[in-house]
Amino acid sequence: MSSKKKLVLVDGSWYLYRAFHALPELKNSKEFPTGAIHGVITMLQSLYKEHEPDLFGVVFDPKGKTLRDEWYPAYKAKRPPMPEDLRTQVPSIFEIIRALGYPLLIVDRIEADDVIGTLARRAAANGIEVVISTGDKDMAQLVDDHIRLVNTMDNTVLDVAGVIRKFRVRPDQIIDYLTLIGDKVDNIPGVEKVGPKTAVKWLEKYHDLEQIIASAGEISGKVGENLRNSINDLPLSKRLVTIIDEVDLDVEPQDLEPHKRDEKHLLELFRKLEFKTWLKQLGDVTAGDGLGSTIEAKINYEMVLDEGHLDHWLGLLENSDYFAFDTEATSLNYMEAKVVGLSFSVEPGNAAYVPVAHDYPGAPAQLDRLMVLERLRPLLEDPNKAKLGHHLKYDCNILRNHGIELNGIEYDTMLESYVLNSIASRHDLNTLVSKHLDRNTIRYEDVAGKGAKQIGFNEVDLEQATPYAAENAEACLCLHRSLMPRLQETTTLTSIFSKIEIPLVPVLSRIERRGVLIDGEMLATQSHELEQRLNELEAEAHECAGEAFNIGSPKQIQTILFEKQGLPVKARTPKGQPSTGEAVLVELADDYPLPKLILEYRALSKLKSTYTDKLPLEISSVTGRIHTSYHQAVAATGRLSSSDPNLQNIPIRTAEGRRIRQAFIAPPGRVLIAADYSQIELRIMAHLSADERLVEAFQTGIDIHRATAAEILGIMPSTVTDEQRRAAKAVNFGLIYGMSAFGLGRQLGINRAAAQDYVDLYFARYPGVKRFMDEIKIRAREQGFVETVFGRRLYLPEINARNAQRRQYAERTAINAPMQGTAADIIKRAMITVDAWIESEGAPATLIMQVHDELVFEIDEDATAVAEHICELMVGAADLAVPLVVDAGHGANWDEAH
DNA sequence: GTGATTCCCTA
DNA sequence: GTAGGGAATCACC
Repeated sequence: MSSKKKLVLVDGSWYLYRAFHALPELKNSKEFPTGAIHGVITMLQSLYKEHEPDLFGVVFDPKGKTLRDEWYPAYKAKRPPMPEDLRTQVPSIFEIIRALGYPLLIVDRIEADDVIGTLARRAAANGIEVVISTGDKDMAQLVDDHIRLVNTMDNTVLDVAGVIRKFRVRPDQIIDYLTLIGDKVDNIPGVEKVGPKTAVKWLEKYHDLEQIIASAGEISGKVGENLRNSINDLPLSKRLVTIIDEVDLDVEPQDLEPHKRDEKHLLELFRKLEFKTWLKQLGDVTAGDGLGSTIEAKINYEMVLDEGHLDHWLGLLENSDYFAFDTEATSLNYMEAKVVGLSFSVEPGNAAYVPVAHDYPGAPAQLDRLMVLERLRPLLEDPNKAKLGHHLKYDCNILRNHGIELNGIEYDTMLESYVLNSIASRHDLNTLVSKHLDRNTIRYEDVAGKGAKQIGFNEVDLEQATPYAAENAEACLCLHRSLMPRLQETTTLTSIFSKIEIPLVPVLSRIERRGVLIDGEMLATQSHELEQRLNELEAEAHECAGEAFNIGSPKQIQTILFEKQGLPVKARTPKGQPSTGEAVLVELADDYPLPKLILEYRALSKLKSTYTDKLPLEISSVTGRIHTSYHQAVAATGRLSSSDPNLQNIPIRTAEGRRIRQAFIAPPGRVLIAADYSQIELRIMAHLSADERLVEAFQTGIDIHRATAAEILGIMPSTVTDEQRRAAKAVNFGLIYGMSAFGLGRQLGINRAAAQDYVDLYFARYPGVKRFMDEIKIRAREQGFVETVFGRRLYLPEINARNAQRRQYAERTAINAPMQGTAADIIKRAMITVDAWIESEGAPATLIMQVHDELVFEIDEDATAVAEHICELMVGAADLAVPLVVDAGHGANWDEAH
């Protein structure tokens, strides 16, 4: 541990705008906006907690003119004034920061950047470690061995190496770099047509601005001319972008010691603003459910080792409206794991852990597992006894290994978090507790270690296991009490949660545990055949290249193709290397032999490594079948995802690939049914846009791509050629993905203008679709999120981003998410209904897979009539302005069922 | 071992 | 142009 003092400086003005634009708008009951206050304070507190600095300063820009305005009247003249809804929040933010005891700095006529620069340099000179929290790239010029930047939004850290990685220039070159590029928004001129790429190129060659100017004569082309024309402006630009690190301040870094928070003042402020959670944390009894004093004060985690103690807790569980519980088990593999212990909580601060199978040497005697589970069985299986947990699908699966069917799954904090905010990067308990409850929990790694040294929970010492496990149940309970009220503020979100996500949990559990039957022998044979073909291809490729190389390494392929053989570079990777991707190789394959060999090698080796080699290894020794995991809180749009193995990306497009599907088989006496929604996303587009022609096309039931081709070309559907239909299909897909003429052109292999013509024609014929796309973008901008037909939300923090690329990406998501998300809602509803029907009727069918718009069932071979009813239930899963259509087929294997 | 990069499989 | 998972390679710890 270094004994160096640490100073954290916060770019408060950046926080302000970031919180205002990136976070959903909040208002208290008096319609006073509070989103930015909440956001800024949250960000500050988590920053403070993470760094625990010795010195801390929060710096804001002053009101009114600054030094730079005096030098250059046009400076920042294009910046719009601060939005009214943000301006009104600023005084409260200042007040809370002061009450929290954080030193607040606003210096007349001096911008925050300059205050930060000055303090940072002085601190660094005094041997203090400096961290600046900002997202402003201009600050990169301050970075040195003692000063680094952190961006709290994405948690990136920029030290010297980080700056070089991100900008491709050293921190001491950043000023010159910014000078050359200029800044349109702030009216800093720069050199016309010079962006990051050119600036980096020049700085690499000439090292600094002075030498670039000195060599301006030798730079050719339009940019050279622009440079020569700008030479007179550059000194001013440079002065404007340079952070002044020696302004007069009446404060020194050493003065920035945080002081004690003024809890009385905070209480007052939080009451006024109605920040209930924070009030509770301050121990305010008027805030809510009478929690009273702080939680930390009376935490009680009990280890249950005798039957009397267990009886006591069973009584508590029986007498509660609902209880939180958590299962500790031997493994993450839900088919193999056995229960090691269970923990319970019915009120904050109190929890118990009942160990039943800790078996390390010297472990205390524990209650018998079978006995404990039998005592719990009536409670766990009772559908009317409400249960709360975190990721209960796992607990449900584990308990099933002991013959217990978990019923009454009512609340799940992982799903509560997911429905509230599907774009949060993680929904694990530790992350959520520290995010929402301002407390930290023991992590699994803390008690069981990590990596190769990790031990099973059965080997964890009870003295460590008890607080960990008990806390899991107790923290889950507290989290639920914080999240559920927020969910209940919005009826559509409550409905997504309790009508879709929660009922889906037992359905997914059944699908996972049932598994899929795979013909391992068939895959082994295919692996063997692929192996031989791959060896041949590799030998041919080496011969063709004239040397041996690793055909699996894109880097080596790049060297051989573009350096040794001098083939033309068609595209580059985001990092600037010549791409060896499929599209490039396809193009080159017409004229050269090697790319063609590599393409075939890649296609076959993908099949082998990902599928024919891997899938047989996933066959469970317990059931002889494959058991995937479906993740319910991963995809931002509401879709499921699948892993270990992923059964949602099994090949279908090529004949070779389809052979893998032939190994997905039905057991003797049964067949597979594949039922998929036809064009579900386009149908949803028709519903959402209410476009007359699109709705009519689906109502008459004609081939939609043919209809689109006929519409945009103004011809009869019967005269549409295959090529015209293919183009129309690409347009329809583009539509779903938030279409740009650029992307469409690339897909169709035509130029951008021609692609734009298609787009224009399309929108002329389907004006409702155009209107929908424009309106959804506006709504996204206004409310910060988009919704599915059923009200599932997807937040788009970057919909108002300054950076055009990020903003446009958010706009495409705004268009795509309602369609993709509604489709996800619909198939989830169908899964719940179909499962309920099968379970209640005892129908001879089992749901075994979901692939986004397709459900796969195993059914008795003499019962194909149930397939019809299944399709009816799927069709009835939503009532849209256009009919839903389900295509179903059956066969001995998955390939045949299509 | 871990993480970034590149490529490729699905809807 | 949307949403995912995963393999292989390679640089780094």
